[in-house]
Amino acid sequence: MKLITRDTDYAIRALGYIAGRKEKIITVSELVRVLKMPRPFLRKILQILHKNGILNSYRGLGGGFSLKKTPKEILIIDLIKIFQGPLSINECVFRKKICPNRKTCLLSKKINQIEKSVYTQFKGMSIADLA
Amino acid sequence: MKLITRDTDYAIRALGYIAGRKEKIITVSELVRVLKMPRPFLRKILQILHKNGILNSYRGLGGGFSLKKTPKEILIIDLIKIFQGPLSINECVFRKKICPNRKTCLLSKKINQIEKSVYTQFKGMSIADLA
DNA sequence: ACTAAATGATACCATAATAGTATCATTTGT
DNA sequence: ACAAATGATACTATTATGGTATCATTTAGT
Repeated sequence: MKLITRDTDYAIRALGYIAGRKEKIITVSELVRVLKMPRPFLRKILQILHKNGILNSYRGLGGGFSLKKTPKEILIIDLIKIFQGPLSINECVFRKKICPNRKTCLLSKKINQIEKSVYTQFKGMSIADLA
Repeated sequence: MKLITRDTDYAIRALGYIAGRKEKIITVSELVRVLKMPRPFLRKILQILHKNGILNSYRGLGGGFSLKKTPKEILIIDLIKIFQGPLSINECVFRKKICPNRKTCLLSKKINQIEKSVYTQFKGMSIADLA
């Protein structure tokens, strides 16, 4: 069971690096050189971050990416949502038609609490916590 | 992101049902009838629970499965471990050779805390909580 | 205008995990 | 002997993960 997948992890580290650089615009080449990530995969990740309003992008020579928000505003939970979808245990536990008995719902209530606690904790973490 | 997979979920519900029945030995047929799970899949799950010391099994006519431990002793965290392996975030965050900078390790420390809290909470839940 | 350096868009691919199915062997009560 | 049960094991289909590959477009500098 893992809470964070590779793409989320790469995103966190790339954003952390960009946040720590004085220069505003960082190229994929620099990120690949420093962070040793596979270039096409990282490019895809950065494009997704751009589409989701986390990064600005600048095309052409001298282009690259810059943060669109302050590091403090970029929450880990948002990155998890972008790359891994919303938090959710197992829908089967919740769908009442399939699982109608009260006893199991008691369980689902508890699991729900755990989910919320994970959510809250990830919400309290941002890219700024890396600096 | 999901914390519990289908097999773990089925296991929890099957064990919950067995725990709630007066009769000690329950057949797969009864579980399939009541819980509406795919028979061969459930059979595989119960066999795994047997191999892992959660269930007794009785072969032949009149056979079936019974709990080997009290409901209180069967922890959700153990079932998660059996079907989903040990809890672990993303090894990449932890492998220091690949990710050597201190900043990211600060993040991993925080994520580690979240992992532990999930672990602790699941540890506090057992099959008895369904009864 | 040309070129090199950058991202945008999109399609493709390989591997592993998930969620099962299928079959035959073995045991056991009647 | 037979039917009802699990044991063992191999197979399969679908989805998620972790990428690769290609071509189009933009832009700075010459």
